[in-house]
Amino acid sequence: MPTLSGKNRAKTAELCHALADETRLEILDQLKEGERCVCELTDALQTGQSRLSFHLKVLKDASLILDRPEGRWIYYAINSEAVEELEELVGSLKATRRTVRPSSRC
Amino acid sequence: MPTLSGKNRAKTAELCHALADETRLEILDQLKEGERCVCELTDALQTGQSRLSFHLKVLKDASLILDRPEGRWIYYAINSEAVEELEELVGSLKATRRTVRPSSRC
DNA sequence: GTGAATCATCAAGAATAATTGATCAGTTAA
DNA sequence: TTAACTGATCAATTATTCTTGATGATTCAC
Repeated sequence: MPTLSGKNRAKTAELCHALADETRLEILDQLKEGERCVCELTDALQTGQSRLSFHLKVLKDASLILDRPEGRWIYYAINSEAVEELEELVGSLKATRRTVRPSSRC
Repeated sequence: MPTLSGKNRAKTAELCHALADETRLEILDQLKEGERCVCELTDALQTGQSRLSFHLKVLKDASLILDRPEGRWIYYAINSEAVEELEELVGSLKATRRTVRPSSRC
């Protein structure tokens, strides 16, 4: 059971921050169907290109998506490994003991 | 396989936002050991009371923690149900198909 | 009651993040 | 080579979040 300290904590915070935005979640929802280039996403989400680019960067910096340049396009895809990593980190937050009284008192 | 649309999207964003902060992750890490009152957390995290209270409120609003007033203390504890819910929501982001080409072109 | 302790809330300021429009770089078609 | 297209990046503005110190409400010991 990994404790959420140090590096894991920073990693979890970064991954969660990337998911803490509805636009980015919508992007990921699109990418669930398969990879997409930016202009496809612009169409799908009905939003401006630079705004989309900003959010893609946040997701990419968190390693939640991967990019694959092809000619004039750049295809983005979900990085399932990162999603699984976050799934585990979140899972590690579940309480280990239920009704233990704390050791130190106020 | 729940799609991350509408209400789920807002819920996921809220839960993730609550976890997108190292202080709040540290709080949860403490609560993993069992419930704690605010002054115990203040000691453990070595930080100001109002700052802690702020972060506890964020976690509580996201329903990630539960509070149990007892006399002059308020004990906080992890809400494992909410953690599990988020775990599932995050899991639902994993790509369903791997190498499908998108239907629409630019 | 009075006073101390616990914790929430408020207001003001500081720090981060998001949006917008513009510009820039690379690629391809004519 | 020029022009159009895709997408990143920048600067400026706006919006949101976080921190801090002060104040308030409630509980308990005296």
